[in-house]
Amino acid sequence: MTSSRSSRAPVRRRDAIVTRAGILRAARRQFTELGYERAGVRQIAAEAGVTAALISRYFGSKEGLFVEVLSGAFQLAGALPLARGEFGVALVRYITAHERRPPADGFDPLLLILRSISSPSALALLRDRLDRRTIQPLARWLGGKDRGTRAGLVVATLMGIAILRKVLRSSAFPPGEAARAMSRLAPLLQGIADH
Amino acid sequence: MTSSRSSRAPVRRRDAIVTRAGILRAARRQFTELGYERAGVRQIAAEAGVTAALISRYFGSKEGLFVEVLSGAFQLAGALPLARGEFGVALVRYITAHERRPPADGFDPLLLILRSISSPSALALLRDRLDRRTIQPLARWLGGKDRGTRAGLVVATLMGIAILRKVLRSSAFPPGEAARAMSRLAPLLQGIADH
DNA sequence: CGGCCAAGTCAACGACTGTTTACTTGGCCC
DNA sequence: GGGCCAAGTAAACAGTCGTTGACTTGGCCG
Repeated sequence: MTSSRSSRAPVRRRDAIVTRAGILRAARRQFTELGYERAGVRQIAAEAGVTAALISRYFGSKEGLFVEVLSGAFQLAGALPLARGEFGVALVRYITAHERRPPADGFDPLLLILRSISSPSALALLRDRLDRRTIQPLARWLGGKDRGTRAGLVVATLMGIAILRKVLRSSAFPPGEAARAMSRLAPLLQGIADH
Repeated sequence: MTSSRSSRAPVRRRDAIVTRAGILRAARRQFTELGYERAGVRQIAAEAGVTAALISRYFGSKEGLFVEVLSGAFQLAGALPLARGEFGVALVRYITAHERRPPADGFDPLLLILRSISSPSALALLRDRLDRRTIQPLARWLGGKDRGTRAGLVVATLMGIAILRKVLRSSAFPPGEAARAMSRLAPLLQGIADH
């Protein structure tokens, strides 16, 4: 409290940095829940407690806001296991952990992708991010023959599972019996990783 | 030519049945290419050479048109191989064959699903169709333990591959090297099917 | 305390959406 | 060949969308 402007918290009601962060947080949540197209700038701004005009001011456009949301995602590679032999179980454990206690801010890059692929402008951004930040690092980590193809197969499998379970909510994966699907998924992923 | 109205083709310019079929054909193509939301009734009608009002008249609503499009899809089970031991290679062969010569009318149920899952009204229809017409028949065909889960895994894998290859066009699956991905996909699917 | 600039709001724009109503026109039957 | 009903069109409705300009207001500095 050496250089604070006052001994009591200022509680500035007009703080561009705080407001910007609030918009970003609302955007992450709504892009995840609704996808790029259905998430409207007015709804996002309302959730952040401001007006839609501020989005254009701070992020240039809705697409600019989307880019900024994407920039803080796709660090799947950071959650990789250390031991290559435990790739499958580690990945499944990561999924179930994220499922038991979903991220508090409602942000989920995988769902965001799946619900935004119908938008052409979002598509190019998503492809670039996913390739560069997830698939290529994963391919390097996997190593071996056809590493790129195998990394793609891993990501494809995870996406397919997410579509059927979380988006479509197919009856093939009842929420109560996630363990059964996961116990079959783990060796599948391990088999792809092993070569 | 016993009961034809004339020896020469009548070329009726106003034929409700033909017009309806034309709308349906345009809708199949555009729902596949753009997804449920981005395919507009005006564009669909224009491609069929009519006005958007006819869609409301013939199909009740845009959603009614979508239902009708869905009713003629999802017969994957009909393309299943006879021998269970050739499940993987047969499925991969089916995929590559469809890829080499795509259906002339531009209709592809898998792409239609992937590009329509962001729409809530389309979602319920898609889940029902996919579960009843594809996953459940496949589970019955597979048989054995956890047949439902395994059928779901097969469909999930196919969807994930389709997303990365056809929708996102990820660099992990370059179009020229489809054979490499397919040769890895076949044993993967076979492994799920075998139990 | 007064001024001033950033922070934020308000209202409107033009384009697009699916749907409905009133209207015109084409083709078959008598 | 004339009438009549179905087939199809045109136009408008009530929304929503992202974006922009002019306007107001809050909070810090001198």
